[in-house]
Amino acid sequence: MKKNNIEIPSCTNCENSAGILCSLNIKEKTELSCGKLDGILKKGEIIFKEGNNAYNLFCIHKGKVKLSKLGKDGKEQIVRFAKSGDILGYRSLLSNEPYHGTATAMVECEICIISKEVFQKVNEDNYKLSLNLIQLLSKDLKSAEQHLIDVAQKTVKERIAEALILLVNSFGYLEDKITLNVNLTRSEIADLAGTTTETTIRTLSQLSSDNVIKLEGKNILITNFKKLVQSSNTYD
Amino acid sequence: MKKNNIEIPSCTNCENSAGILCSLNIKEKTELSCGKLDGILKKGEIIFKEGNNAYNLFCIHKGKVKLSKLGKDGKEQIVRFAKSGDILGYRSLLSNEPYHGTATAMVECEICIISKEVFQKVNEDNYKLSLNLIQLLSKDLKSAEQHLIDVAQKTVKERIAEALILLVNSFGYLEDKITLNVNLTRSEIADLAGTTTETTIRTLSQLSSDNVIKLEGKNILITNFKKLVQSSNTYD
DNA sequence: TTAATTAATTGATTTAAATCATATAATTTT
DNA sequence: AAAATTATATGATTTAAATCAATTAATTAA
Repeated sequence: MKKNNIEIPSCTNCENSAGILCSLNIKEKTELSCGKLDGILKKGEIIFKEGNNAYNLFCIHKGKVKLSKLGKDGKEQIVRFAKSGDILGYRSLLSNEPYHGTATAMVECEICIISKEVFQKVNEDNYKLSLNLIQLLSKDLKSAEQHLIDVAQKTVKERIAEALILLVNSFGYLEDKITLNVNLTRSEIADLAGTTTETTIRTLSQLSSDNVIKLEGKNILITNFKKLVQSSNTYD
Repeated sequence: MKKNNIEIPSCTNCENSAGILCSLNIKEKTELSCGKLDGILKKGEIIFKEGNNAYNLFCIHKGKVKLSKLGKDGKEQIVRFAKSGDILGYRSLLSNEPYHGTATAMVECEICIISKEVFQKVNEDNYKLSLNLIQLLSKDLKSAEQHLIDVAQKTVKERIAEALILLVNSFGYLEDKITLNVNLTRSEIADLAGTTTETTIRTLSQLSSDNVIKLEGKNILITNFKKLVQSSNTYD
């Protein structure tokens, strides 16, 4: 990761407010900030790789990240997304395991790097943080299980619709309240929905002719969210 | 759940040794045991149901349990198994959420029921336990993600092979070191592998003619584990 | 012990989606 | 600006697995 001379504030002054580390008090934030490194990554650069030893916690100060795992003959499966305020790598740090997946910057990202030791220390002294981490894991596990069922039981159209909903939930819209605030390639959407690029393209244009979405070059506009939810056959 | 007058010992004298609660000290185990209820369940009985409010932690003193979730039009997806010494329901308790799945006794089970309050108290006072829970969740999340990739990318044969491996890892063999120590119906194996009953039957007999397994009525004998792993196309 | 239910099996048919094959459009790189 | 690379698009074909259909075997209940 390139170490640019960017100006990311200390955790005590971080403008992100929704992240899991934001609940820490000033003393703990100061502790966490101590020795932290900042980095800037270009689109496509890798924060950590599946299987590598885990020495750091990464906190996304600004940006969008995809987490993926490699499957059969190298086919990528996107398992989750992360955005500003989210942390990455904590599972591996707390379980003393290699990173479970590969984290890739989807846009230019500003990342804070916190050492394993500092993170463990703060976590050890703060039951609230442990509980938050348990809840975060619990949430991730829940969606992984849901995703599993979806892939196992739903049609491609339903899964693509669901993938779009996940993107809305993860990254929201542009100012127009209708254009997805993230750009994935067709192939990445396929990797998320567990299908092929060609099928994704066909399915997206089908959703487009059904007036559920609108395709404008790289952008996907969600013109009828309700219909999108219906198309995904989701009931919770 | 029926409350039989069975004789499950206090946590301090529990003969299970591998469970996550076993690392607690005597004081904590006493605390945990305080007010705990014991129950015995017949095969097929439900410990808790997906969506129900979570008031208790369940510890399997003896038995085998499947955790499943409902998918499209009620189709069951088995997400995990639990056996003697394993705990169930902690995720929901710590996140204040309804149970994420349904836990069903696969054989007659002896279960200890610990109240949410007692469990939370013990957890709050014991960083080690929290950390163990984080690691447990982390492990479950890892396998859920792997399972997701498998279902998305592997063939039915590979998935069935993998399902059998999971059964071996979860429940082991009978004394003969070759017969699977658990009996699922073909339809349950299908629910685990994410396929249909018919395809499961066909695939099992295929594995049988390949001399990977042997089918003896309800029993499945793993005659060539190495070949089974190969059939599953797993590489880790 | 027979009847009824549930589970396992096997065959025939259909179908959703993958694969293969090109073509065109859009980025990047030179 | 041209060349090269990468992404998108569409059509034709194949295929793995689901579905449909019917039979047999094994449990469970009456």
